[in-house]
Amino acid sequence: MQPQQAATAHHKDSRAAILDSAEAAFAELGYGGASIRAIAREAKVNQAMIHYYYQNKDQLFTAVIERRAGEINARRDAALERLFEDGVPTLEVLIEALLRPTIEIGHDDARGGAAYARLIASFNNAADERSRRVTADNYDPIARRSIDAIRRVLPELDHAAAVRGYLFSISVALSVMAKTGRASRLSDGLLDDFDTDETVASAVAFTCAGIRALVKGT
Amino acid sequence: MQPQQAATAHHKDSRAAILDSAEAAFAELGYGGASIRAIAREAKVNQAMIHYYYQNKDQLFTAVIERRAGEINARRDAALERLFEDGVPTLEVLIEALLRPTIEIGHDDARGGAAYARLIASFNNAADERSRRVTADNYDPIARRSIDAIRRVLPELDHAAAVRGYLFSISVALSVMAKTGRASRLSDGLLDDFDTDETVASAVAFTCAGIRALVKGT
DNA sequence: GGAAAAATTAATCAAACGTTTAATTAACAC
DNA sequence: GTGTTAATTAAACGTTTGATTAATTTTTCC
Repeated sequence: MQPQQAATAHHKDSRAAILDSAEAAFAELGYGGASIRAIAREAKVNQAMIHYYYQNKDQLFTAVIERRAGEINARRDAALERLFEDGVPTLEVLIEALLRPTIEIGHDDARGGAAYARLIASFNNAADERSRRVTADNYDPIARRSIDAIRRVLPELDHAAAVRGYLFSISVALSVMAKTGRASRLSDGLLDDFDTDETVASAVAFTCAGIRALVKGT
Repeated sequence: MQPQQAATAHHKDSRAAILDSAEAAFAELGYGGASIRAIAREAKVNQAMIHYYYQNKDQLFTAVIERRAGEINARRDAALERLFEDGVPTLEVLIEALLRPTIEIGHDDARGGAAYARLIASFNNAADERSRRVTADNYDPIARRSIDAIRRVLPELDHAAAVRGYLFSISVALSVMAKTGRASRLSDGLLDDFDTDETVASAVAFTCAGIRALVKGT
C-alpha cells in the first residue's frame, strides 16, 4: 500500500533524502548513468526504499523534476500576477521576473539547487522521450502564460516571434544556471559563475534587447 | 551466406557506420543510456568491432564528437579569415558566420546532422567530466578566436562582456538545433523547427541585439 | 599463390543493473 | 498490551552491461 507521511523525528525524511541524492546523481551522470544503487547509498537508505516510494527509476526521475518545477512555477505565477496588478510593466521588469526564480534556484547551493540547475539545463534541449515529457508536463503551461505576458508588454511582437523570444531567453538563462565553469575559463577568471546579480543583469539585458529585435520590420 | 557481391561496398567503412550509429544513440539516450550492443546492432557490425576500432565507450564518444567538431571548426575558421580579409565586418555578418555552420549541421538530416545537433546541445550545458572535457578540447579554441573577433567588431565591449555575449549566442543557436518540437508546440504550429533560414535569421537578430546591449553604459 | 596484416566473428567474462521478494523492525490507534 | 500498518532490511532475481578472448575470414602486397 502507499506509505503515509511519517517523517519521524528520529530519521530525517527518507523520501527527501532520496530525491536530493537522485537529483545530484541525475545531474552529474545523466539518467542512464545514474544508478539506483549509488543513489540509495548516497541517500543512506536501503536500495529497496527507492522502489517502495517511487516504484521505478522513471517515476523517481519525474518526482525529482516535479519537486523543483512546482516551486519555480509558483514563484513565476506569483510574479506575473503581481506585475500586472497595476498596469503593464516594462519588458525588463517582466523578463527579470521570469528568469530570476530559475536562475536563483540554480545558485542556491545550500538547498542543492545547483544540481537541479544542471539537470534542467541538460534535459531542456534533450530529445529523448522522457525529457520531452517532463518538459511538456512541467514547463509548457507556465511557458504559455509567460509568452502571453510578453505579448501584452510588447504588442507589436507577433505570436511566433514571442515564442522564439521566450525560448531564446530560457535558453540563455539555463546556460548561466549550468555553471560548467566555462565562462570563467574563457574569460581567464574575469567572469564568475557564482555572481548571481551580475549574471541575472547580463541575461536580462541580453534577452530584452534580443526580444525587441524580433519585432517585425526592425 | 548471403551473396557477397555488394559486401565490400556494404561494410567498406565500418568505422563510419559505427560513428553514425553511436551518434544517434548518444543523442537519443545519453551516454549512459546508449549501449555498445545496440550501437553495434544498428550499425550492422559485430559488437567487438567497436572495441577493435575505438578501444572503449569513452573513446567512441570522443570520436563521435571530434568528427563533427572538426568540420564545424574548419568552416568557422574559414569564415573568420574571409570576413576580416578586407576590413572589419558588421556584427550581424560575423555572428551569422559563427552560428550558421553550427545550425546548418543540425539541419542536415541527410548526413545525420540532426542527431549530432541534439547531442551537442545536450552536452554543452552538461556538468559531467566527460562533457566538460570534450567541450574544452573541441570548442574552447574556436570560442576564443570567435570572442576575439567579436571584440574587433565591437571594441566598446569589454572582454568579460564579449565572453558572455558569445556564450549566450551559442546557447541560443544550440537551442534551435535541438529541434525538440517545443517551438512548434508552443506556437500551435506557427513555428517550424526545420525552416533553417528563418531560424538562422531569428537567432542572428536576437543575439546581435543582445550583444550590443552588453556594452557598458547603455 | 602464399605469407602477413587487417577485419570480422561467436563465445564468454565478471560486474553492474533495475527490480522483486520475504522477513523484520518501528510507529501508531485503541 | 494487542493488532495493524508503515518503514526498513538483506538477499536474491534475471538481464544487461562493457570488455576480452581466441579463432576465422577477408584483404593486401610481393
